[in-house]
Amino acid sequence: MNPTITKPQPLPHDDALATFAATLQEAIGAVYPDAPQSAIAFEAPRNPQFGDFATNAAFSLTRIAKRSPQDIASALVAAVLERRPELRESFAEITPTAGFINLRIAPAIWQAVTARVLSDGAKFGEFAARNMRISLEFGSANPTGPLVVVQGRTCSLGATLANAMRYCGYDVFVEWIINDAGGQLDTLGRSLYARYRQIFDPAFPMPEEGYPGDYLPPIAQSIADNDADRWVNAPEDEWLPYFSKTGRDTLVAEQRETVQRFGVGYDLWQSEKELHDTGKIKAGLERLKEAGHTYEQDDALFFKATEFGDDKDRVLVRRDGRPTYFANDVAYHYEKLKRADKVVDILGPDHHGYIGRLKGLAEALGYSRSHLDVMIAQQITLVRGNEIVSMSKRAGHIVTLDDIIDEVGVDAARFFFVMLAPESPLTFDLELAKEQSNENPVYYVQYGHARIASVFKNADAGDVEAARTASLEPLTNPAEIALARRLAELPRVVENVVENLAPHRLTRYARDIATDFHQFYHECRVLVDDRNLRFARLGLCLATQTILARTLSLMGVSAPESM
RNA sequence: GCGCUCGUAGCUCAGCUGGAUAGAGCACUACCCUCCGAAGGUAGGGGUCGAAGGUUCGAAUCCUUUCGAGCGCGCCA
Repeated sequence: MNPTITKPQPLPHDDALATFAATLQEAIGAVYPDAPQSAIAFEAPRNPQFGDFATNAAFSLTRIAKRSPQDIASALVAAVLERRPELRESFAEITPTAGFINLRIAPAIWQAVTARVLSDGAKFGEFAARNMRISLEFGSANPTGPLVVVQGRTCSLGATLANAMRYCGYDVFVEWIINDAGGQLDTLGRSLYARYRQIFDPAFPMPEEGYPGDYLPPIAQSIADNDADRWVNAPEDEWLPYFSKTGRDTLVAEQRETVQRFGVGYDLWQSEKELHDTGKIKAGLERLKEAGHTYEQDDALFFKATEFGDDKDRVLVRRDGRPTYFANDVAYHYEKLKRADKVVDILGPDHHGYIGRLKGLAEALGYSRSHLDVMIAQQITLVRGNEIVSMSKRAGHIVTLDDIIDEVGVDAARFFFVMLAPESPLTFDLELAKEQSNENPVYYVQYGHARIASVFKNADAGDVEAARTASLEPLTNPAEIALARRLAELPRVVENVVENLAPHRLTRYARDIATDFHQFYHECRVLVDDRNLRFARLGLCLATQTILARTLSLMGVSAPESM
């Protein structure tokens, strides 16, 4: 994703930083008139002793100022405070250290952010609509079998990303492409037909390269239940279309069920065959032809992919007139590029070599390369403890996404599949995923949420209600401030997830919230006698619960009241 | 051979587009429940960020080279 200029609703600490940045700009202009104007950037220091935010503005002035960064930083801090002494109210510390200017936000500001969480609820931090349409495609599979583990990962990543994009104000359109246009539909039809014939004659052979999985016999059986033996003696040109279509329709329906069960929603299930039937494939090819990016050779139509960085030209239409898989992609991406400001594909590990070709394609179709982003989800190794779970398709014992959900549940599966950076290969430990212990990160996070709910059960109902609007001024303990500060990060974290196509950062954030909460819980008793303090802490708990639940909901993971 | 991705603690991995003493979980060691859920918290040991150069105030991060691992390179989909 390209960084975009839209900002979330500014929060109190954003305002404080903006004021500081503006004042710092003025100070730089006054002290070093020759300095080039450049934006003041803040980052969170790794080490909390340096404060909440730091800017390295002094470093870029060393050349002009001909002084050490530390001297420059000191001079700038003095100048800033002279211009706007009231900044001391927003910042507990403004300290030049080793050339950095370190800032610590005042507790009152964090209290104000927490109050905002309480008033905004689940909508906290959401960006205003930015009138930008994103087409997001993921999961897409051949309609020739059940969804498998890799779709679990692409769907988890994709759905999380879609949620994050919506949070950031994008108009997201989620699509699935059904690969029902190629020769695999014939194979499916023949395999299903063989299963059907086997009902009447167990010795009937499966076709070479057929699909051996145990998901076809039930479909064959239902055909036999409806039609009895009417297809046994039918000619191939009658039974093949019927068995292909029936298999395809049934399997797509099952895939949709699985995806829905997994908590992933789609706006469009696009049939590739339909793109053919409605002339879209042709339109895409025409576009490339008109732009002069094709040529004919050996009676086949080629795309000049080498002109766009690919290592060889690619066939679009075969000698026999049938379009290739890539031609379908040309058409479909042309469609998507036309109707979206941004197109993002999440593909499986076997599509590595494809990414450059697709970007080149976008360019050839008259769009910029950055109009299209491709995210590759690396492969998954299924493991049960120390034992590798075989997923050999050839041997017929495939592990389906439904199997995984049955075994570990939706929450653990969704969390584990997004936990790692997409480009990192994932080892999915089924035993760990269903283990209800401290080794399991899902439970650690959910436990935090349940623990808060438990505090509320022990509190007077009236207190919890009153806490929604109570003064948060009593929150001054470092653990309380650290937690409040963490809650304030949500908008930035989600924005970062979208801009870097990095959904896994959400899981880390969820763990960070849980950690900060557990520390707070250990440090500060919530239900104390002091009424004001009790209300304030209940308010902090409410805010934490809100942010934790929201973060989990972005990932499609539930936030249980008890467990 | 060409291309993509990855090499960070014993293991599994983060590292926010170049920042300060490289982090987390697990495992290991030692602690913490008369009190809101111990599915929790605290402390400790453990690293030449695969290697070598380069860019600059500053590199795990960017560039080049190199070693190692995985994957992809059909008129299959």
